[in-house]
Amino acid sequence: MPAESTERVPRKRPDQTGGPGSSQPAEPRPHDPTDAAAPIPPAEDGTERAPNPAEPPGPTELAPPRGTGDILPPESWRRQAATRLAMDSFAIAGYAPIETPIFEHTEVFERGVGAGSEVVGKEMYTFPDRGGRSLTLRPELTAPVMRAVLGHNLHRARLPVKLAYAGPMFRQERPQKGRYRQFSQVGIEAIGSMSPAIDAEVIEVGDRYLREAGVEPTLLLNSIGHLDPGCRTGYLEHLTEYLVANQSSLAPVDIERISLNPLRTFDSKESRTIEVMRRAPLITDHLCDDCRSHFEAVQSHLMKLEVSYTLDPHLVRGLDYYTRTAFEFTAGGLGSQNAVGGGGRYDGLAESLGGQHLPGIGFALGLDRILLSGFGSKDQSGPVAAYVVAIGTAAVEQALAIATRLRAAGIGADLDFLDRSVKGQMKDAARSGCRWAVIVGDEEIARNNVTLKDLSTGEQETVAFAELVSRLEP
RNA sequence: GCGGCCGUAGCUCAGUAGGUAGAGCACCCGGUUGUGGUCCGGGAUGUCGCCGGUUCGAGUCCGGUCGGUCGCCCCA
Repeated sequence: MPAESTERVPRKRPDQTGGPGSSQPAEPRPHDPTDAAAPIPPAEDGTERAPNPAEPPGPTELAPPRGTGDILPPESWRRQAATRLAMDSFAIAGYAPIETPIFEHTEVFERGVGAGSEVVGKEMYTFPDRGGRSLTLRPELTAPVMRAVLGHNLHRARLPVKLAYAGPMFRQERPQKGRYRQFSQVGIEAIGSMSPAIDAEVIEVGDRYLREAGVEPTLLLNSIGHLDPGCRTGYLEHLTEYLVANQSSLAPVDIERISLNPLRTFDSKESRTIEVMRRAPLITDHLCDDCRSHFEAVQSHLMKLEVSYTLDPHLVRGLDYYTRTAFEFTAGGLGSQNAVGGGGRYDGLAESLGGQHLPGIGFALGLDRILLSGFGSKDQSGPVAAYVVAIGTAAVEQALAIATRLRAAGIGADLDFLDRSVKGQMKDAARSGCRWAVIVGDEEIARNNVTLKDLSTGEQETVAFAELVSRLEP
């Protein structure tokens, strides 16, 4: 639970190779593109130039790109456990795993997520492929999942289509605590039902997983209606009128939002705006009858499920496709971010993607944030159980075979590969985190047994080789 | 995209008024020719992120650059 240990590994850049300080300028550097044979042409306009002669890009750059990181052990065990726990607890509610491509046609996001959103507007990793098509590294997964459902006619088979996913997403923002350019999400989507009961199920599944994971989430809930003059569309007019009338009291950034996306003024952190928004008309007071009763039904289901929530009429979400139910899970330990995840209903998404009307609801949780927010695991994956210590030529020749036999019986085993002394092997065994040292030498081989040492207590016993597996079984 | 702070050994960090680098932990060897984690003795380690400037001399001052980190915007 020490949140500190969840950090991705800081990237250092060991740029030793061929620095100008290098006393042998002619020293061969096999893959160095800046090698003498191909001098860098000078820039035409002296402005932006030769990055840094001391740090040529390429093989000498051992640091991953900004905002990405290598997940090393032991942190990698925690992540894997968190992901496994998520997929298991989604599966138990009937959500089957789905995998979609890491990149999609850019239109999937432009049309699905919405061109007006921040995500599509300025955070996407978009690039042309060799055929000139515009592709984008996925910034979220709801739109791709809907694309896949429509593309494979999954909704023709059984409704609702219940799917779960886990994997990396990409957004080009300035990294900070809990926010990376490549980050991981786990989530579910329930497609094809308008029932408020499924809204409650989805929310409960997310809430339960977070609690099982050791995160203590706060659930914020709201309904943002649907696009209809009698509902959100009409409300937006009221809101805009109100904002315009109070324009002089708003912060400059928020004045711009009036025309772009008036709902977002509720997200403002400017104290003057917050004061104004306190008296602003609320979406929940302007819902149409259908949306209102849907919202009430969702709440009554949640109460029956004993999922506690806080109504937040100011909660709006960043992606354009949301309708009706909107929710967010927040938690501590996340620095300046406090959202571990969020989701909502998206009844218009399928049509935006060119399909038929197909309602849906889902959520995405930030795995990195779950880890930061105190993910604790009972999962014992990690070091293997036994380390084979070999003494003498005969044993050394057999060590790998002995470890292999243990493994075949389901017992994790490791051994020395550096010709270490007995002492060195014992040390390595301790360092590996194994509980048992299985010591084999000439004496043991002669008597067909092994010396088994419990590294946690230091106690030692002799065990017949035939009994070893059953002795080590948990 | 914008702003603050930071960049010295594998790790955490110290470095005094500019005078050619240090601690703890980790690591290696030995005390124990078949036994780790304790103890004792010994040992190795850095082009002080990079480029350039000031200076007789720069880890230390100045500029640039790259990177990290935290925050803003926004979001997971």
